[in-house]
Amino acid sequence: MKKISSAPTMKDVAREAGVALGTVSKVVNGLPVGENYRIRVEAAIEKLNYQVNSYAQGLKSSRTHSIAVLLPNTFNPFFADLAHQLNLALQRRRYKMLLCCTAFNPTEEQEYINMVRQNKVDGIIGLTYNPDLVVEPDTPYVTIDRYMGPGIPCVASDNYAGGQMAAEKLADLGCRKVAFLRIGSSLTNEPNKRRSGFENGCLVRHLDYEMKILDDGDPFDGFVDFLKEHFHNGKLDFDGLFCVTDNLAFQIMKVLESMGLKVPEDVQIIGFDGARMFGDGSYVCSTIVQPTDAIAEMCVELVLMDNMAVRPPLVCLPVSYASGGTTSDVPSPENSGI
Amino acid sequence: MKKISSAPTMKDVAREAGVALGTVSKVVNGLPVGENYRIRVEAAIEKLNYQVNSYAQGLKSSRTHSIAVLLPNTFNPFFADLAHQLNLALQRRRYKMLLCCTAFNPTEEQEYINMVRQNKVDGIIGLTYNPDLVVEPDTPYVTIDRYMGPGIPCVASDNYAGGQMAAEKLADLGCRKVAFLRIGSSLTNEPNKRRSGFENGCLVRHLDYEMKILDDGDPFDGFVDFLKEHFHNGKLDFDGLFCVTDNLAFQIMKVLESMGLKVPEDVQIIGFDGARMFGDGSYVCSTIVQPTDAIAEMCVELVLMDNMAVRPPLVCLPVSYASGGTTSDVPSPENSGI
DNA sequence: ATTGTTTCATGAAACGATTCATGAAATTTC
DNA sequence: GAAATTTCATGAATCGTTTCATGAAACAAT
Repeated sequence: MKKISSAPTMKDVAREAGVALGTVSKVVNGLPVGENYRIRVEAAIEKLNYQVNSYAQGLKSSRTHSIAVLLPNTFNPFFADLAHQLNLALQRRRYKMLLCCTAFNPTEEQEYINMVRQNKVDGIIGLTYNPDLVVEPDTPYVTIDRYMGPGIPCVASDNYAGGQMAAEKLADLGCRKVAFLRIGSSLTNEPNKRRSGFENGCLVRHLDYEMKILDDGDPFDGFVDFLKEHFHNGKLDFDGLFCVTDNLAFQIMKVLESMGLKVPEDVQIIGFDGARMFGDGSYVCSTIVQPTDAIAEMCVELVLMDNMAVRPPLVCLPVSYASGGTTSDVPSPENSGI
Repeated sequence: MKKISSAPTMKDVAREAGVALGTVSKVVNGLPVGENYRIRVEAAIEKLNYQVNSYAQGLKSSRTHSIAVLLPNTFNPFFADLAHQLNLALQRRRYKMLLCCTAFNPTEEQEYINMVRQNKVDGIIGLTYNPDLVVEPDTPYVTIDRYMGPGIPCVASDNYAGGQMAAEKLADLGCRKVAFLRIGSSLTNEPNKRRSGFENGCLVRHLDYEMKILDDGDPFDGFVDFLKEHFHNGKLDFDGLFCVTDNLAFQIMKVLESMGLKVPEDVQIIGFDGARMFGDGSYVCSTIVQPTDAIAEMCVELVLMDNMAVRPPLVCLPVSYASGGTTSDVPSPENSGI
């Protein structure tokens, strides 16, 4: 690859403006400088089209103005949404985002974490699955959905409230016997609270409920079998299902369809995440919507916080309910697809 | 934010190994060095857990080992897929990816392009919409889907072949009268060839066809009106539709559904992109699949190419057909959603 | 044994920013 | 008006690499 033609340096600007090097540095960094000096320097910067060299800056200050974001992938609409919102929040603060897709791979996760120690980024925001990630305490690290111990803030939706909300919505929709379906990491993480919240909601609303819980890696057929066991004479024992993610809800809907059941006529389904197809504002299924914008904003706020001692250990942000096919009230992102 | 505790430097390694600074540099960079020297240096590196400082490296060499990727968003499954594949391709070469979401915004696009001149990245891979982006010729820049002139390679699917393939598939499926629906940027870009390819396919297979072409920003209702005009006595004039993207196909399917038409019984629909919901391997609709893995690989190959003079101006990669709901033969990405 | 050639470790200089001790100029004080 | 104080531009030193001119050591040729 070609080396980019040599750009003007601060020294060039200083010569052009007839001031000292340090003065240019101050102007560039917005530090107080005599008015007439500032004007001359700014003119010179303009004239030479000067841009700071971020390597040199980083070498001296150990700051890159960039944050690494660790996500499993960008396929899952929830992750895609997070990536987008984090990008926006970082951009607002003139930070760059390094997106790292870990594919749920613990080794990759650890490698990226180590990056921060090579001073390659100023901090990390990670949605990770490695149960024993090694993170230096008091490193600028913020997790999403996984509480890793004091000193490492965790930002999550209010998963418990979300679970409860799902139960209450099902009750509102007239359900009498419902089921909770879950598949995913067996790790202790915040989303696990969806179950407890749901159970509590069922108790409060006197809903009869069952659980079917699979672990990551278990064959999906576990759910199919479960549903078939509860399927008699063309009717399902349940009139409502709460799936732990929209992804699962989406797959379960396909199964139900293949069994000749109609959603939502025969059975209500509520997922979790707020996944929107093509980001066009219409939800894939009825869902508990995670506030990805607020999550992103909070993560960025925390990762850039100066006084790391005062960072809260766990932040839970409020969720909301949206029914399938409806459009969110947030303006949909620009969405030309070609 | 806290400054990371000072890490060992090359000088420390040199002292520890009892060799000169330059020798350490050579070992680190894999340049030829006496065997006994190499061993001592490697031992010292191991012992001190030395990591090169990438700022210092960048300052001297003007290389960051990072590439900026410009995409409108990560919502659209096609863009999400590209992001993922580019990340993989870059990772293989130990490059980092800076993902920049431009939201189709010309100003943002230009700003990111300017970044390369600040030496913030070693190159750019951009899927952009700004018709008059200013790119220094012979800058390590590679576009996706938009040919910007000689010296700036463009990587795209074989959109013409894809269009033709869509027509042929519709013919194979027994269609007699079809329509092409398009919305998107009015820019001259590679995807525009989908139309010509489709027309050609229709001619070859003696298919009767019509076109409905909207511009970006035009109200979507244009399509609804078009379909209604061609809807009489519960029947549509067309038995097949080719939509320029899966996104559009998805929306059109909703409209058809609301008109009481069934897909694919009453009307066949083929989209373009190969969008998969949740990346679970099953296609959202029948579609012409873009080879995102090959596109990503080619983009990375080209952007990192040493001799920029020999880069091809336009690379078209083969597409394939997949019918809706089917699963791709490529192993689906790991997909725990929680 | 002497000279010529090759090999290769050495370490100073450079990259371009930040920082800070220095002292000139401006301002205040008595 | 002189002395004390404050203000603030200056530019050398520094960060941790890469690069390259230098010359010592090893080897070859005569």
